[in-house]
Amino acid sequence: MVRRFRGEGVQKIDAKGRVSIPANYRAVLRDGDPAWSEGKLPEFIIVYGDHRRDFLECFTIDAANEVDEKIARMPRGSRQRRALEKLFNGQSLPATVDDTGRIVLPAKLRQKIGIETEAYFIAMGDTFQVWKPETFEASDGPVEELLDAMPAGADIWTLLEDGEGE
Amino acid sequence: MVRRFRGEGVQKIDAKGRVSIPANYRAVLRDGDPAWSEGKLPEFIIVYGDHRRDFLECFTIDAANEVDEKIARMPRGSRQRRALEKLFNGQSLPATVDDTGRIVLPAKLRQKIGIETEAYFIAMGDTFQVWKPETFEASDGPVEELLDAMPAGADIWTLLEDGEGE
DNA sequence: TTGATTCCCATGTTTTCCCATGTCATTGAT
DNA sequence: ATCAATGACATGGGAAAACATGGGAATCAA
Repeated sequence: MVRRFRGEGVQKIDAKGRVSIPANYRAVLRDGDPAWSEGKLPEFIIVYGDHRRDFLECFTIDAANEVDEKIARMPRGSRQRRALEKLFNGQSLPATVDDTGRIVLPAKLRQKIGIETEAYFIAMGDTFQVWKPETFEASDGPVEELLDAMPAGADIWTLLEDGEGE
Repeated sequence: MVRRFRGEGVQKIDAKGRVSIPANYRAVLRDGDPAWSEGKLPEFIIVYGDHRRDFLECFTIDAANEVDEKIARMPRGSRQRRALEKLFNGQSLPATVDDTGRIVLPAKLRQKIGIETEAYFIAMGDTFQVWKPETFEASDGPVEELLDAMPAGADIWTLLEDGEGE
């Protein structure tokens, strides 16, 4: 059972918004789509979110269902639940991997994250993200901060033992 | 089995009250209508409610049946049950998706939610809502506040784990 | 009759589908 | 070891199908 995305890479986007999915993500997408079978095209979910997000987050169908279930367990009408429903149900789209391994990023999404000719993919466990390459480089995210804060020469794997996070 | 609506978008309303349903909702509406078959037009339920509601909530036939069953299990004559019956059975009406993917929003409903030339659609799991675009933006306050209040760089998914909400 | 509602047709655009080509790494034969 | 055949992969382009939207004729209801 393949389960997690691995790796990163840059792919070109053509005039129609088509992008090749990194080849080794494809098996994960297929396995994560309970409706998939030989001959069918695997589907998955792209969450694009509001103006605060400058990347796309992609979920296998299975992963998306898990999120839906968690949301369903939250108190109906709470702000948290509404925020997540809006994000996850509203600000998301289904997508299909075509027979050549590509997907189409609708113009709306490309504009939103400012992507034009290239897309940067990075695996994040059971999801992967799509960035405009420049944006990704510029985003000095939580990871960098954490690493910078570690004692020089420290081994990053120590994080594994520390467990829960702050 | 297609089941959940996804995505959002603005569609134009013409002088006759016709609006295109977002294309990717249509398969969900079809699948959710047990009476539908090739060549037929899918139906669904629009709940408009009383003056307090400023949007329309749309249910597939299947989803509407589930709600009806839940109501039927409530104590006959209880205030809760009567309130729900009034809303769900009284203040609602059936609608049909025509062969070009549009529905007609009767003048009465358009007036009720103040809609004129554009309709904002947003998916909410197994239902979707229709808003006057301006109204939706204005109503969005609570969610925005919540998001704004989160620590910079925080991941919205942490809400999923936090659970209960206030 | 008159305004509203339904049905049918029309059109410009966007998206999807199908086919094609070039590259690169692997395999196997010489 | 060298070179050609093989096959996966990245990428492009044209044609066909789907979509969003508008308008008129036919039908209904009062």
